[in-house]
Amino acid sequence: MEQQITIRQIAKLAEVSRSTVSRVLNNHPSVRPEVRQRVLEVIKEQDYVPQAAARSLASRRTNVLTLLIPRSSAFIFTDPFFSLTIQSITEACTARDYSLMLSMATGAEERSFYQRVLRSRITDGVLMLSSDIDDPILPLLINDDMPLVLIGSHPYLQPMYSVDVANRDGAAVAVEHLLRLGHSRIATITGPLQMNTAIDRRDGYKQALLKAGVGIDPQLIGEGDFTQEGGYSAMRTLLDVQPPPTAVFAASDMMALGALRAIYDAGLRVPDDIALVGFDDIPIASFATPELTTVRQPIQRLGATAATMLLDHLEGNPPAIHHQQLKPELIIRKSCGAF
Amino acid sequence: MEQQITIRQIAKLAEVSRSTVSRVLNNHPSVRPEVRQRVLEVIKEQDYVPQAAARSLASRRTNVLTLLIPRSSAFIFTDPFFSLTIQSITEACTARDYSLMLSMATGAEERSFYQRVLRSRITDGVLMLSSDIDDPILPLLINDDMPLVLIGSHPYLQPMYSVDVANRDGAAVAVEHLLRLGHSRIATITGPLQMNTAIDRRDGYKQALLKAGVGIDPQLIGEGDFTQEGGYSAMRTLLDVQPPPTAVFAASDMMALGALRAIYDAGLRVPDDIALVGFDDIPIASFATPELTTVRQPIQRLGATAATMLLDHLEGNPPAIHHQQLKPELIIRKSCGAF
DNA sequence: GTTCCATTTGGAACCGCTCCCATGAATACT
DNA sequence: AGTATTCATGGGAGCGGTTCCAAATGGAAC
Repeated sequence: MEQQITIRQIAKLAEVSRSTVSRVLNNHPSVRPEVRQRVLEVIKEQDYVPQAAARSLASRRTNVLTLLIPRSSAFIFTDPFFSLTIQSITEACTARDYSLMLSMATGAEERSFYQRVLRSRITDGVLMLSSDIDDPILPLLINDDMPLVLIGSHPYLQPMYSVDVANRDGAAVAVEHLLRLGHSRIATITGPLQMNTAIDRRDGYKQALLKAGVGIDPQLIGEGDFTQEGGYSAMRTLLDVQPPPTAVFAASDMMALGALRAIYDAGLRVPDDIALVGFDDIPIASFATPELTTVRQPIQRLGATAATMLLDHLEGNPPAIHHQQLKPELIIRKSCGAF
Repeated sequence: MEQQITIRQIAKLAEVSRSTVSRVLNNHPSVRPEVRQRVLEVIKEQDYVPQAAARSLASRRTNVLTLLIPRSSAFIFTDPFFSLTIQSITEACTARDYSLMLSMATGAEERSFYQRVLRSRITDGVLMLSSDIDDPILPLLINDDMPLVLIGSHPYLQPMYSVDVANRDGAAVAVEHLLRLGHSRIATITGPLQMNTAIDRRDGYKQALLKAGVGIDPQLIGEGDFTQEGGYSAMRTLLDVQPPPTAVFAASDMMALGALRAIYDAGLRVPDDIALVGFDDIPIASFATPELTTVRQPIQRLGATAATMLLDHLEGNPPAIHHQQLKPELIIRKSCGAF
C-alpha cells in the first residue's frame, strides 16, 4: 500500500495552505472560486480522500449512523422485513454521505457492547429497532444524550423521535375486513407481548371487535413470537378451542405462514374452513398458497424516514414532529376468502 | 453531554503517565500487575472508553469490517439468506471486538462510494458478498491491497481469500437424488448466469445428468434471477416444453417457491405431477406446502468463517487455506416425492 | 491618497490516542 | 562492589485533519 496522501501534499501542490484545502473539502463559502477550482483539480488528480479518523478526531463527527438491533429482536434475522429495512436505511445514509454500522446488543455483553460501540464516539446517532418495552439499553442511550430515532414506538418514553406504522389501525382494519365478510369467531395470534408493536396490533384487534359489538374471547387470543414456529404452535392451540374460530388475524406474515401450515396439517383449508389475514406484506406473502391477505407496512419508507429524521436532527434541523406515523394498507388476496 | 473523559485524566487519577494507561488499554505486557490493576480500577470507576477516532488515527487501525453488497446483488434484500449471513458476521465481529459496517455499491456512484468508504480508511477489511464475475469493484479492491474475503468464489481471480459452499457438488447431489427417484426429464432453474454461484449450480446439474448418462436438453434449462418472480416465470416457460419435465431443480429456495406457485397455478401438483428441489434451506422452506426438499447451505457458518478468516488475516495470522469450501447437505422433505 | 471594512488566506493550536526512545530502577553477572 | 542487562515507566513527537484568530488583500467610500 503506497504512502497515504495527506492534506499537506494537496496544499503544497495547489499552492495554498492546509486550511484552504480543508475549507474546500468542507464547502466553506469563503474560498475564491478559482482557488477552489484549482484545489479540486489537484484533489481529483491525486485521487485524494481525507482520512476519516483524522477528520472525526478534529471535527467530533464521524458521519456514521448505527442501526441497533436489541437482542430481544434476534428473531428478526429470519424475517424479510429486516432486510428491506436495512436496505432502505443504507440507501438513505449513502445518499447523505453517511455510513451505516450494524450492531446487535447480545445478551450479557449488552453493557460492554454499549460502552465499546457507543461511548467510543464511533457513531453520530442511533437508529433502534423496536424492542421490548423495558429494554435496558434505551435508558442508557437517553441518559447519554445519544441522538436516537426509534423504529417503532414506546408507550411512555414519549418525547422521543420515532417512526412507526399505525399498528393499531392496521390491525383494526384487518379485523373489520373479516367482520365484514361475516365472521364473528375471529382469533388472533399476537407477537410477544413485551413488545409494543405486538401490544398495539392486539389492541387493534380488540378495538375492532368491541366496536362491532362482538365480545372478546380470551381463548381466541394466542401469543406467538413473530416467527413461523410461533405461529404454527399458536394456531394448533387455537384449533382446539370450542367452538373453533372461523377466521384468524396473525400479527405478522411469518406467523401467518406458520398458521397456514398448522391449518393445512390439521386437514383444513384456507380460506374455505378458516380465513386468514397477516401483517407486513413481506414478499413471500403474495407467493404463498393461497396468496396471503395482509396489512402492508411501508417498510422501505419506514427505514428511510427514520434515517432522514436522524440525519436532519444531526445536521441541525430537528424535525418538528417527534413521532411519525405511517399508514398501513390492507392488501386483499385469497386467504381471507373475499373472492 | 458532559465533557469527554480523556486518557490524560485517567493517567492523572491513577498517578501514572498516559503511556502507561495506553499500555493497559492495549494489553501491553510490560506493566506491573499492581499498576495495571490500579489503572483498570480508575478506568472502571470513571466509566472511561477510549475514543475510537483518536485511536484509529494514531494506530492506523479502526477495528471495523465492512460487508460489501454489490449492487448486482440487490435482490438479496428480499432473501432470508442475507439476514442470516449478516447475523453470523455481526456475531463473529462482536466476539472479536470489531464493528461491522454495511455498504452497498449502488450503480453509478460505485466509484465515489468506493472512494468515500474504503479509501478513507474507515475500515480495516472487506467482506464481499458474491457478485457478478466482472464486478468492477473487485479489481479496485485488489489493486488497493484492501484485505478482502469473498463470500462465494471467483473463477479466475484465484489467490484470493474466499469462503464458499460446494455449489457444484450440492447441485449434483440434488439432481442425483431426483435421478434415483426415477426421473429423467429433469429441468433446472438457474440463477443469473453472470454470477459464479449460478454457474456452479448449473454445472452441478449438468454433471449429475452426464454422469448418469442422461442427455442435457437445453430447453430444460431456464434462467432465473434468484427471486420468486424469476422462478415463477422460468417455471411457466418450462411447463410448455414438450415433453414436459417431471422434476425441477431450482438453484435457490426463493425460486423454488416461485416455481411451486407456477406449477400450482397451472393446475398441477407437487410432487405428484412434478418433483421439486431447491437450494439454500431458508427457514420458510420447511413451512412451504409441500415442505421443500432442498440443499442446505450452512449459512451461519459461511458468514462466521469469512469473518474469522478476515480477522485472522488482519491480526497477522494469515489463514493457510485461501479458499474454504463448506459442504452442503441434502434435506429430503416432501416436495421431491421421496415419501 | 487615506481610511475603513469585508473577504480570503495562512499559521498554529489543538483533537485524544499510540509508540518510539530515553531514563532510571531493579536484578544478574563477573 | 562495579558493571551489564532487563524491565517498567515517562516524555514527546507524531497521526491527519479542523478551526480560531490574526494578518493580508483589495475595493469602496470619502
